[in-house]
Amino acid sequence: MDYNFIEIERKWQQWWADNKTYKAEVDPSREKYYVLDMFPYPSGAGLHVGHPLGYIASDIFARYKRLKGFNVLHPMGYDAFGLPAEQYAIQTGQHPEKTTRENVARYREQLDRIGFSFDWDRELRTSDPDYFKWTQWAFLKMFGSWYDNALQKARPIEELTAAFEKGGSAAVNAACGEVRPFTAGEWKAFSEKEKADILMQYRLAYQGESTVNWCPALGTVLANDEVKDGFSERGGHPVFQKKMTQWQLRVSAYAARLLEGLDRLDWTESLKEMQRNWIGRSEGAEMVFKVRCDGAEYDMTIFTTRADTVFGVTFMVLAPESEWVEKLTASSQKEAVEAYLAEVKKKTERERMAAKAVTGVFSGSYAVNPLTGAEVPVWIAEYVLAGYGTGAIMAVPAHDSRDYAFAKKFNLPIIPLIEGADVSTESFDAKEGIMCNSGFLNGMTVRQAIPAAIDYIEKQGIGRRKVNYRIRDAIFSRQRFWGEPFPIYFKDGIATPVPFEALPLQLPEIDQYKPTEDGQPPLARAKDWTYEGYPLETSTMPGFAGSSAYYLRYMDPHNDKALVSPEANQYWRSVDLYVGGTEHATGHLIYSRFWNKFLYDLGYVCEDEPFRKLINQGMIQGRTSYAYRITGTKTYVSAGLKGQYETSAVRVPVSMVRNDRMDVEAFRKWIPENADAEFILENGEFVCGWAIEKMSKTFFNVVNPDEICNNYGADTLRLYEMFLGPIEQAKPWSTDGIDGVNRFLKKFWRLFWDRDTFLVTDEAPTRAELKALHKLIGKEQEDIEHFSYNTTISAFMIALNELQGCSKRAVLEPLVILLSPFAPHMAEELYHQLGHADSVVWASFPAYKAEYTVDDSVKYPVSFNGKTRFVLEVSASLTPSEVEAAVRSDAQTAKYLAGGTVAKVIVVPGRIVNVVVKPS
RNA sequence: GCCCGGAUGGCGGAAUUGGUAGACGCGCUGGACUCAAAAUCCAGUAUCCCUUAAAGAUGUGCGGGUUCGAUUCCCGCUCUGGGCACCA
Repeated sequence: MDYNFIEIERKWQQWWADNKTYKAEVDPSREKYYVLDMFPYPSGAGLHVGHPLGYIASDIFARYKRLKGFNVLHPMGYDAFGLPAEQYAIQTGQHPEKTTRENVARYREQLDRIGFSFDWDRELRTSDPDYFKWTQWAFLKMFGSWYDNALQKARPIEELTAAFEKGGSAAVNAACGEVRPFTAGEWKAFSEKEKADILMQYRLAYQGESTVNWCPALGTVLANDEVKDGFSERGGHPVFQKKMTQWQLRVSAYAARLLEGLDRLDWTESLKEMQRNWIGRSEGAEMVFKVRCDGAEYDMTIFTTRADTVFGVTFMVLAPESEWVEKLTASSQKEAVEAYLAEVKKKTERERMAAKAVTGVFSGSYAVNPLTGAEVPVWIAEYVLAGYGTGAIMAVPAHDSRDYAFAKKFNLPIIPLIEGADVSTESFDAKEGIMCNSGFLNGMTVRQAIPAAIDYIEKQGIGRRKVNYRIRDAIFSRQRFWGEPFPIYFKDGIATPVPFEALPLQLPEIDQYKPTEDGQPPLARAKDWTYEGYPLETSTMPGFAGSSAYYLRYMDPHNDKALVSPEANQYWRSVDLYVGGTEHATGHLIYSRFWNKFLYDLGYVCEDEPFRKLINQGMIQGRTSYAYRITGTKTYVSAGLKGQYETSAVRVPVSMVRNDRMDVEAFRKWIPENADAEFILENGEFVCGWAIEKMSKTFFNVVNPDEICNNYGADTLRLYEMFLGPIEQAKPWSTDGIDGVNRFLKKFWRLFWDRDTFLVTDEAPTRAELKALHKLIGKEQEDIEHFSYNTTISAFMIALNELQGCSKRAVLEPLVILLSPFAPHMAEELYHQLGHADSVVWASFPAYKAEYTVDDSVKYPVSFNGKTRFVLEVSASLTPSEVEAAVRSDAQTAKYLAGGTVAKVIVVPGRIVNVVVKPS
């Protein structure tokens, strides 16, 4: 019988589906293990060879854990709401639901071919009403909650109103927006609308005005993590800053917990570091400066991490968007300020970042330094951000490079505060040195001066310690069609939740998917987008809404009473292993943690962190081929000759290129424009240049996994992708070497079959054969736990060489089980041929037993400090006492022990033994 | 600018965390089988000196250091990948 992978793979994929082999159920008698992949967005391009990398890695782990006796939950689904389907809908008029359904079908087909052990009964799609009902539910829960800073947890909004009735705004310490203090009596006297406006400032999901990233090309706002270098992540369109009223999630309330929780997670340091930077904790102080403008006086609060430098403040700066700008613009400067603000508004986010030019305008008002009493001017400048701290700063040009640049440009004084610091050409930013020119701080080091200054300020009642976080609240509305509708309607201008019983609130029918002519979101086109006669919210939720709690829904996907039942949640708890890319570090992985912590606060889930261990798979890049066109002509020149011409590079589909040689005829036929192209060849061939780029449809460098499945089989694809190198590493796709793993599988097969002869016997294995087997068992166990799959496969190849011609059942049966996580189809086939009727999934991972022989010799005898040290090579794990016995019984090694005692034995399992002998 | 990570043969990558560097695979060279090819199997394959071998020397980006012993630890560089970027 030959190894016919096409037949074998089809047969077992069908069998697994028919028997629901991978179905998982709550079973308190068994220990659970939850392995999750980041679910894909089903794009029109289908899967490419990069997608399965992480899926294969997690599948191997899931299968391994099953062999180890765990009850494994390993689900899959689709992140089905999103921009591409909507853009396609705008162009073609096709409903995004239809596009999505077709793409999902194709993804499923491709996934099925690779032999994943997903429990498809738990499949979910974020665009499915039965699913997004719970996204809407969670939103309403956030809308109905506030964050208690004292208890550090979310609480129902009813408890807040109760507190207001008793003690007014002073009764709570809450995470909130700008609120004017009020008494209990005032609260009771407020109108419904006034109360609603105040509560809105406290809700965890709230509607508020803020400066947002507005992308005119997409016609929507974007979250910070969806903007890269001033352009939208999807589509690369320019982004502007704009003040708008939007739904937001008060993620900032959880900043401290999001930061602190990282310490308990088994994630890579680099990923945790990214989140730490994103959360951006900084310790400092808030300080009040008196400011005067046109005779009026105000108290203005600023934030600084360098309270020690107050004596060097020579001016103050406001962000252009700051609320203080209006109050502090003196009538004399009104025109200049307005002109400046208009200038700033016109710039895109990109221009604002790129232009390193220092800009600003004097407001005409002055502030008083609370420590020196000196009057300093107040300026308005772009380099101060409205969203951080209080949107206003004290400027110390001597010790802050940005303030320094500003002072130089506008000729403002610079007062050095650190002994010996030369500030004639640049500022001295380092937090070191001895203070001077600083009154009571003189003589202290900077490290001493910072707390001393804050202590003093607190005592004087002009400021207080304060921890600031960089993380902003997440903008939660999108002016789009293809997303979850908000279950909110406006009753007399008051945002009111649609009752839970009315959920899911489904998307309405509309005739076109683009925004209305007057700039309203697409939902405004719907005929009757109302609830009980009142208008419904017309924006929809962003992409991350649906992916924030999907891992919880997998635990109990068909429950129509709750997101997840307490029983299912208590059992599956949280994700034990999560596999996905780093690109979600500051998006999905922050939002999910926030969402989960919120549900935890309200008692809906039992773990406060969703993903215990996380592995980042590296991207598989594509190798893009380039042809060089002579500028202004239709003549293309072979890569070796392009230096002789002025050329521009054109991407060529990989399918037309082999070994960097392009099929010229295929290129001519590819697009009509190329039909009359001319080519300058070298040695009769057209050679392409190449570059390693992201694998993408637009780069024509996509390699489809189906191709590999057809030519080599899914098992080879799985083995090969894992053999390429460490999972975390990014690597360009190439099929060099795929023959090697394919050969390995064929060899494996030949242990069982010689043409039509089944070779397996019941003969007892030799000691050497057992040794080879157990070496592999030990290695595989250890490597899989460390996600080092490439070395496991190497170990397999070594074992196979050592076991050549060994067709003994006692060896082959464990071998098949060991192979099953990697090459499940072949393993299943061979396992059944060995006489088993059930799936290899239900087998147990073979027990490891150290098999060793004392056939080893001394490697490095060295004398030093009167001691002898030597190293032995052994074949397997030995205990220190076994080593000593072995050493004594060996004629060669025994002589090193003569006249001494063994002081220390260091054993490295499997190979090296380090023995230290002390003379007695 | 700041914060992480990486650098090992012709290539992808090992080295069990201080113990024979280059496992395993690819590629290449030679051989067996074959009319031939494919497939399969066997041997060789870091560099230098050398006809070859033995033997030797060199060798993990560069320069120092610690150690009996360093790809591994420490100090100083170079290059490179990634993240953040006016965060006061």
